[in-house]
Amino acid sequence: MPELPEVETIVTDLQRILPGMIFKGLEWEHENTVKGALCGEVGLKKKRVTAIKRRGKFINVFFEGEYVMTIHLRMSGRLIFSGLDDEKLRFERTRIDFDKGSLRFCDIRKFGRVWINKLENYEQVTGIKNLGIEPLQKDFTHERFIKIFARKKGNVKRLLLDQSLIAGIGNIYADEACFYSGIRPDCMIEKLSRKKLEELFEGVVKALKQGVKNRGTSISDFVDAYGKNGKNQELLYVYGRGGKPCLNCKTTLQRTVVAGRGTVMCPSCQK
DNA sequence: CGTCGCTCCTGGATGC
DNA sequence: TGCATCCAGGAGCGAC
Repeated sequence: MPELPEVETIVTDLQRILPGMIFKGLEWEHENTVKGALCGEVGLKKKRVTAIKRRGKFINVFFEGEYVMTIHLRMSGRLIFSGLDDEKLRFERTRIDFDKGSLRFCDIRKFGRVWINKLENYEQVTGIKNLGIEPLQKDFTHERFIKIFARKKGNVKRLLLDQSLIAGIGNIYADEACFYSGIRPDCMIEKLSRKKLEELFEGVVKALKQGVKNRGTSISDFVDAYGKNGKNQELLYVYGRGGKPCLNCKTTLQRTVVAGRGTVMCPSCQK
C-alpha cells in the first residue's frame, strides 16, 4: 500500500513530468472519488501546474490561480502518467487530462480520493491540517520524537500509525521500524526507556529512508508514475514474511494482529 | 479530547 | 472445476 516512500516516489516522478502542463479536464466514474470538483474544475481549466509536493501520504498538485489538487491513494491507488490517447488502464477510475498527457488514477478498492480546492482552504478540507510532523525533515529529531510520545500511552504500532503524530507511516514501515529497533509492535510505549525510544526513532527514519532510496515497496499494488515496480520489497525483514525465518536469527517470524492491523515480528529479536 | 469499532471496497486466496 | 466466504487495511466518522 502506498505509504510515505511510495508517495514520495510518485511525487518525485510527477515533479519531472507535470510542471508547466495545462489542465484540460477531469473524468471519474465513482461518485465518491472526487471532492470539490463543482467549483474547482471550472477554475482549473487552462491553468498550469506550478509545483507538486508531498505531505504525509497526500499528493498536492499546485496550479496557477491558487488552486490545489490533492490526491490520496489510500489502499490500492496507483497514479500513472500516460498518453492522452492511450487506452484505459485496468481499474482506472479517474483520469486527469493535461495538454501533454493524462494522469490515470487506478484503484481496485475505490478508497482513493481527489480533492480540488483553493489554496486558502485545502488543508482544512482534506484533513491535511491534522497531520503530524514530517519524519524526513530536519526538524524531526530525537528530542522531537521523544516529546511527541512523552505523554502518550498505548501500543507502539498504533501510535506509529497515528497520522496526527507522525505523517506518512503505514503498516509496512511501522513493522520494519519496530524490527530495526528491536521493539515489539504490541509493547506499551510508556514502558520504553529513553534509549529504546531513541532506537525507535532511528528505526523509523531508517525504514522510511531505505524505502525512498529504493523507490517504494511493490508488494501488492504499488508502481511509480511510469508504471514501474519499486525495489524495497526485496529488503523487508518482517512485513509479509510471517511464518518465514528471521533474516537475523532464523527464528520463525510471528504473525499477529496489533491495532487492528496484520503485524509480523520476530519473537526473539524484538522485546 | 481520546479511543474504539465500524465503514468504505473488490480481487485474490482459501475452503469445501 | 466452481461456488461461497474470507481477508487486506488508511482514514473518517459516530459513539461513548
